[in-house]
Amino acid sequence: MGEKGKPEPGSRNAARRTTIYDLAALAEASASAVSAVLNGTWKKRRISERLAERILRVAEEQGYSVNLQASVLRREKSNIVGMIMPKYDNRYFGAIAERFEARARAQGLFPVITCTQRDPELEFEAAREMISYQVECLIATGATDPDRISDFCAAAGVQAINLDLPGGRAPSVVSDNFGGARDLAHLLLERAPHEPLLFIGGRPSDHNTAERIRGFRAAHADRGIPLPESAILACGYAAEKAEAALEARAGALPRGLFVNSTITLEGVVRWLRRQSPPAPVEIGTFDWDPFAALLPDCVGMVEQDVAGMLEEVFRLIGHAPEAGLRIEVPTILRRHL
Amino acid sequence: MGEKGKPEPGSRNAARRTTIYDLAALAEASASAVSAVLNGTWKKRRISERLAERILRVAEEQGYSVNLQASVLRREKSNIVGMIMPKYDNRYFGAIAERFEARARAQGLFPVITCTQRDPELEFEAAREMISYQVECLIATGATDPDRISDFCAAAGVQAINLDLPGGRAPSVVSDNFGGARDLAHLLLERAPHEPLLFIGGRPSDHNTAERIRGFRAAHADRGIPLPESAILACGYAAEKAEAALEARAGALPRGLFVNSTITLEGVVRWLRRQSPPAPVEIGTFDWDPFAALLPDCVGMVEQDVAGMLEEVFRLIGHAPEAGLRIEVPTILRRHL
DNA sequence: CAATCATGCTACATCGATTGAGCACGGTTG
DNA sequence: CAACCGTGCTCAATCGATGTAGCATGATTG
Repeated sequence: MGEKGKPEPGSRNAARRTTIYDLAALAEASASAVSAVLNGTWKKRRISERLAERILRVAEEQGYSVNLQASVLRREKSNIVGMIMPKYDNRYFGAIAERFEARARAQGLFPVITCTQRDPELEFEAAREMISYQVECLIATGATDPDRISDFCAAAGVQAINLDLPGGRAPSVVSDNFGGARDLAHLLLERAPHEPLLFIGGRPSDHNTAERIRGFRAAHADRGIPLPESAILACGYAAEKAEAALEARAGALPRGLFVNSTITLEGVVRWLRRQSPPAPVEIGTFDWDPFAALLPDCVGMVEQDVAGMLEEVFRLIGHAPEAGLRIEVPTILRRHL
Repeated sequence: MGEKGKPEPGSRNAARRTTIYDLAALAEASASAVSAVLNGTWKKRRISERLAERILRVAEEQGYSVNLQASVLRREKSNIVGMIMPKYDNRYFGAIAERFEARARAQGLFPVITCTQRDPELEFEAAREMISYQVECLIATGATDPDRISDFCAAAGVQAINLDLPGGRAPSVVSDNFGGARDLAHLLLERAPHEPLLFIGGRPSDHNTAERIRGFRAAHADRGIPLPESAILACGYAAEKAEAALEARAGALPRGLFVNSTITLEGVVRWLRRQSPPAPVEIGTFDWDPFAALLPDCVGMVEQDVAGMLEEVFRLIGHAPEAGLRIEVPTILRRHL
């Protein structure tokens, strides 16, 4: 009766988990019947209501749960969607992770996220591992080298999507960095007209920073305010780098500061705290954080539309759009006071 | 030659991934040899250097990566460690997630985290799913019902560990909430002696809140300061609840505020911003956040020792300690200014 | 020279779930 | 009564990797 020489069911060998063969023996049915009942295909497979109930009862009693490794191996469909993410240490990435999981679950997919510390090697290893787990689709968020991951996925026949940072070899969903930055710069310029702002943080080689600088310039151009080269301090994202850059800067600080990320903002505020007399500034930051929003000088933040971006990502999953596709999602300007 | 009637290797059927059988055909070797070479057991299995190199070259060329479903199924060992986490939206949980992943990888385990939105049903479903993926060990962080998860794991023969919030049915690693709260209360009392503080946030039924209240009381007792019942406003964690509780409170605000979480702090600061004239307060908060630390009134925060806690968790993995074990890890008091 | 041993490799059963093929049985139909 | 159909179920192959058992071959020993 399909016992296959395994230890007697019920012997409760702590090392071995209950399988459909154990349930089959207990319910006096075949493993096929058990499988069909437990995965919901039993009506189609013409199993009687009576047997189905018996099997379900036994499964319940034994606290059975499928071995998904076996199931996935056989079905050749994992329903796993993977995401690679640089860090979990800010609200933006945290929100992406939460939303991604919720959205995946809502359509019956199993989300797996892993964080790669902005380390290109770890990023690649993580991608390889996800592919080994047979993910249906791999989403690379803020990857340092998205194209390498896209190519690797392509070779394995796995769909890849870039989020936040675009790439050329897979479809990308990104914020409208240009528009968001222009709006934020306008907000600051409204409050201190005629004087150019200071842009601080990020790397000019980075796509997102480049787009934000473009938006920053556009806002000044819209208002006919000439922008000296010294108004752009793309000194890296790290808080310490921002502090050092401000320390090294010559001349008076302009009233309006455009800060390129919340992590940069940490350095900016720490530096400002040390000045006496305090510099009268108004700060706008790209990205949103609830506590940063409560800082007295902080007059506005750009919140990225995480829900909207993930909606686009999930629209793409399973639909193999062309690699060059780039979807830009508008950002949300939050004014304080 | 072991082709098993599969489609010709090299036919590049996009739908089918390369397997060891394909590699075996290409390298003119057996699937066993390929497997042994790729998983590193080839020396023990007396495969020649020459064949090993040939196989590795072919594998490289084909961009092969193992099917871990098949591998795990056969080995009956997944090397997956699972973690269930309520949210990703604050620094504490973010740090736990990052550290957990780094620590797991460091010892060759594959970390899988899933966030369950403090929803008991989702928590349980997530645990079931992790067990279906054959995790070696499941860590429940801040679970609403840790014992239910522990029992379920026990039935499946999977090790369970509680983190942050203790349970009775599995070993638990938690912060020393009592000690941390007492130290933070002392810090506030040093600065405004003789007057009792106000405790705000959390639920008294919650283990961590109860311990922190105990520490809060102890600090007052240490200094012989009598504590009225009204000094404890355990109104829930949410920011809105804190705002409402402060609004409803009668009498002048004491100088020292003991805030039970960063999310509660958000509400407290928003309420304070609305008062005029501004209330002269000094705030200490349990949990740490870099921007909250920059708020002008914030004189101290308790940082939980995430690295230390995870060190303890990983010490327990694979060592099946008694279910009642509770490990308390000291917290770190951060004074500002 | 026969017996023994080391070396280098392969055949095949196995992990647990899934699923196409097909068996047995009772009821209809022409 | 034979041919046919529907119902309820089981058999056995399969997914890809692993590892035990074992087969050749050539070298070494008594």
